[in-house]
Amino acid sequence: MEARAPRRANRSTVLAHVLTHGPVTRTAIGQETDLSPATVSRIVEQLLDEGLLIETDGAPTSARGRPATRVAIAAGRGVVCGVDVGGSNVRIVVADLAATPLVSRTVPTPASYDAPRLAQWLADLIRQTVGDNLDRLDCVAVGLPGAVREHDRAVSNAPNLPQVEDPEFLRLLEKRLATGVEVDNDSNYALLGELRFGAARDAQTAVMFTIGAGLGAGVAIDRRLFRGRSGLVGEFGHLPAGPLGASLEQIISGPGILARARDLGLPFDNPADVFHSTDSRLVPVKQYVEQALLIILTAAVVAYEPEMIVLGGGISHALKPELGRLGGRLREIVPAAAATVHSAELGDLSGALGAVVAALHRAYGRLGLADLDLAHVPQSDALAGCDLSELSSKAIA
Amino acid sequence: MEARAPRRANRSTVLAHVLTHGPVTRTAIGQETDLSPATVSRIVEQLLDEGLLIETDGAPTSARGRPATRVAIAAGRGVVCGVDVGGSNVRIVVADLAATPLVSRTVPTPASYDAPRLAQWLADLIRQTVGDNLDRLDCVAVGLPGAVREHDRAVSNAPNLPQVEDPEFLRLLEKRLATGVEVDNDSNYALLGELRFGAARDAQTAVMFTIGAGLGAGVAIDRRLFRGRSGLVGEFGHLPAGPLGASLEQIISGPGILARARDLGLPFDNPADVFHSTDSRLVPVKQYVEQALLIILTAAVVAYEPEMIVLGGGISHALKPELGRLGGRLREIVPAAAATVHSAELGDLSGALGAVVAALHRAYGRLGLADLDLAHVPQSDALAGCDLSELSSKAIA
DNA sequence: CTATTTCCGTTCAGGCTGAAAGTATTATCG
DNA sequence: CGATAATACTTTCAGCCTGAACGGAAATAG
Repeated sequence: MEARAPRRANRSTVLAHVLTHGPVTRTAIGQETDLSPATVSRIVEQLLDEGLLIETDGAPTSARGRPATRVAIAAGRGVVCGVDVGGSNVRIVVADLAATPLVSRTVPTPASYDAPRLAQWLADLIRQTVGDNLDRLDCVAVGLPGAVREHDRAVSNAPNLPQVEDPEFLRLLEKRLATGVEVDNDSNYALLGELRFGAARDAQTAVMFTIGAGLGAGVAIDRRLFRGRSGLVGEFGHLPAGPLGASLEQIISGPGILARARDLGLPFDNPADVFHSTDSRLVPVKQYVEQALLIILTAAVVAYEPEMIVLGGGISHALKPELGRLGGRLREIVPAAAATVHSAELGDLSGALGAVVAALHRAYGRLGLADLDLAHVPQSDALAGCDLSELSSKAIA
Repeated sequence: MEARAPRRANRSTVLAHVLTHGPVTRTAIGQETDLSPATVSRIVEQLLDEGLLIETDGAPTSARGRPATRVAIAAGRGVVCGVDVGGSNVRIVVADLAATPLVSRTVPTPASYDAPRLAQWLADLIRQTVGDNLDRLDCVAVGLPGAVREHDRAVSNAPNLPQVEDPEFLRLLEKRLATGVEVDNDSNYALLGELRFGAARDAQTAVMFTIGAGLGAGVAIDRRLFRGRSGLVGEFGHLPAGPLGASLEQIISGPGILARARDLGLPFDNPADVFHSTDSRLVPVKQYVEQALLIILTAAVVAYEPEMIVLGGGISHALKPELGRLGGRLREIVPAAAATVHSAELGDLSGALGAVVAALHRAYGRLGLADLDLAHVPQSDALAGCDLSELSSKAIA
């Protein structure tokens, strides 16, 4: 350990505290981080000099005495962009360094494009959405509907948008954006979004399943994404636990549900309709799906003992009425570790907002924040003033 | 961060390096830890003064120049004791601070004793086994055949030795031993043993299943035990993936296998015999067990993406011939994340040796080692000179 | 207007580190 | 056998960093 290490560590602590607690006085920082006022003052002064923090003078003068001046992150100093590339829609959220959303946008995915064209299209869309802020763009994070391997970012297992498996896609995207691009599985980002701003904001350990065209999963242990080497972690849809060793994903995902209904002579277009229908012939289908889901939820509980399991994706809405019962059956099987089963609070935006979080983490890292201090930033109420539905709807181009 | 923090951190680094690399010169420590020679010298001097390290003068004089003096942990300064309490046998290993086994002993478990009597019996057995070293006893770690909750060490789910669920058991044990006692699930300790000294010594992330009277599991992520809150983690035997929602543990554990063979009119006493038998009528039983095991292995791969899955426990010997084929089927299901499936190298002693590791960690922690530095200590070849089978057999009282 | 309270900057002693210079101990060479 | 080179460690020293204590600034209370 070199001599400058303590300074770096304390700097990271102070910065993290400002990022998680919003505008805050120097004194408060000192008290809540166990740093001496002198140290806090020195570090804050340095951060102010660097332009990373700004003094916000709107301090509510509480008691008598010299009024405290609060400092906050210089939010406008940079912007980040979170992108959720799905099989049917691309969602983009641009936010400032305080995680406040500036622009949001939803566009249908041009699924027919080949890899280079898709990359170019996406890059242009991002540049256009970022608009005037382009010169302040710190980082872009893109969630893809496939597994992303850690060491080389190779994408695999993306049946719904196979183009993105082509390494050219990422290469071209980065080249055309001229910015570092963070990439991860869309379910991981969705979990990251829910973990900071949504249903899992109070959970230390949480699991998210996105049930749609496929079955995606994300896992967070101690508020940190657990990725594994190949990005497979949590994808219990691969379990050969169905009849004849069939995988659970075949049972539980959209196409599987539709196929099973069709077998009964009931053709549906939308898997959610299967659940909304009251046709009694569908009861075994629903039970079948529910049993598969129960195995998956049990696997998640046994694997990680999460406090919270979040369900997202198109089909999760249809499952909402069943959640209470599912939770009950889960508690019967594993009474020792009760996990709350909840649907995604951020709805369709969890992926894009999670990507924003990932991009912010990268940006914060460059500002000197240690990885260990990232677990709770940005502050969980950064979205408090935003109307999510408005953010989601106004944005459709 | 206070002013003395760097010193503590560097001290921990140096101590950890000596513990993982054995006798080593000051210069080597400096090079391999990126500390300056001056700092290493100062810290080593302090550790020598404290008696934690000793100079071992048997330095192999390699080149010309002043010969290096190597330092090593003062192994005889204390001893630790690892205990594996199983349903049928209690195994005890006493080791010094360098993890060299001193005494080992195996005794049948007096399963009929009630909690207080068992505690007293075990305490006396430990004291007797430690013998003359009692005054130097630093820590005792006891592995129990049940789930151990983190925050209050409550034991549950111990059908094979229900007495240990009684809080009195631990209380009396600690009282009579007059030492801090570490407690954990026996499978967790077995994994810890294999992780340091056995099949998983090179793995960062590993899972261990002990297949015997029940199905136990341990999980290590980044060479660190992952316990979860209630000690349930990894127990995929709870998955309701069997027919009619039966749990997999019922299928795969000893009693389940025997029951199934009996259904066919083939009464066995020992589940392992079922696998060794060539009776063709048993083929479906074997297939059934194998399918259940495959689901469990898949769950482990999907949950943690381990490099290594270790199988231990009484029945795992019988499964050895199947391991190759199981590994192959596993790779078919999850080709992206290949995990090696291997049987326990430490055999029946993995639990007790893992308990030794846990006890050492506690002891090392008291010597000033930071948790983060514990991931690779003690050195993995501490057992290199020991004949395991001798250790195991000579010890039966 | 003065006393008090609170916030914040400054000064200072002390711990700690790494670079560099110094000392110790051996092998090799003439 | 002495000089020299090589290697290992120790000592010295400048500098970074922290926390404690002090002092100035800005507001309220009376």
